[in-house]
Amino acid sequence: MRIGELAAQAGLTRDTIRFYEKIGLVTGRRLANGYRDFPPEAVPWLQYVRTAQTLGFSLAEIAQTGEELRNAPDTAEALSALFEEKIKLVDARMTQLAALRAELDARAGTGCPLRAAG
Amino acid sequence: MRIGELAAQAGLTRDTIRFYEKIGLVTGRRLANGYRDFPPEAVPWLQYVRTAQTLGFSLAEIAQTGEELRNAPDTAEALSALFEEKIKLVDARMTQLAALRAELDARAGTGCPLRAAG
DNA sequence: GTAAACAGTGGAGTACTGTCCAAGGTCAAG
DNA sequence: CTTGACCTTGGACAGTACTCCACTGTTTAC
Repeated sequence: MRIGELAAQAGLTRDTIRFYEKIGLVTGRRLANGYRDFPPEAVPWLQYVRTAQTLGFSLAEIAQTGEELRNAPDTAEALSALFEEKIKLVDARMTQLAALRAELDARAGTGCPLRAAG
Repeated sequence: MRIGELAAQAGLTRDTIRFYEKIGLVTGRRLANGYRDFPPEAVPWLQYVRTAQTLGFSLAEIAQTGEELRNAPDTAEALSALFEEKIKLVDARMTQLAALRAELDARAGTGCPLRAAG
């Protein structure tokens, strides 16, 4: 798949994908004419990138996950361990969110401002 | 409270607080000598800022919340409505996180990689 | 009265995450 | 064989969120 099609399917611009390639977030081979050629799996990967990114993970962190996935010994256990680790991060973030929500909720009930905000 | 004490209590640097003041994220009056003077409420407010920020809200968004809080008619209902709105945002984010978690969880069980990541 | 610790300003610099542009190469259609 | 859509590179620019610096003024402690 060439860069334009990948961009369309992933909902990104070509420039963004070139930028992602530069920082190692996606990789692809080159055709004889110099054009980039991406595997179809790049589409769900970039969608995952988008999701993880909006949830507060930096591109560097996400790229590292990709790295680890590529380098992991190809056993189910190794991959599972990697995912468990990410799940812990997600759980921690959810806990934080729950705390914020509780704080907001308490104040919504009382009408108490965030102590004269700003 | 002067800037150094606020910085210490909020866990920020003086430069960061000056930057926050510049963008309207905190406000304070000035003493006769030109020093900034912050109210004690600035401490929990900055802690809230930190929390909201790690959850993916930009400083501009957070500053706007502060603005709205200051400008809201001083009724419990107005404040509650504002908090309810924030709670909806938080809930949406938690839903996304749960989806990501489920995806990771499913793959952790099968050992299936994120489709040849990177 | 002097040194240290604190405060002020303005401006430069950094890291991250893109976004845009110019100049040019490739390819398919008419 | 030209036109248009696609691709390449390199580099400039932008917005966010700081961070550091030099230089200067103020307050506190000895």
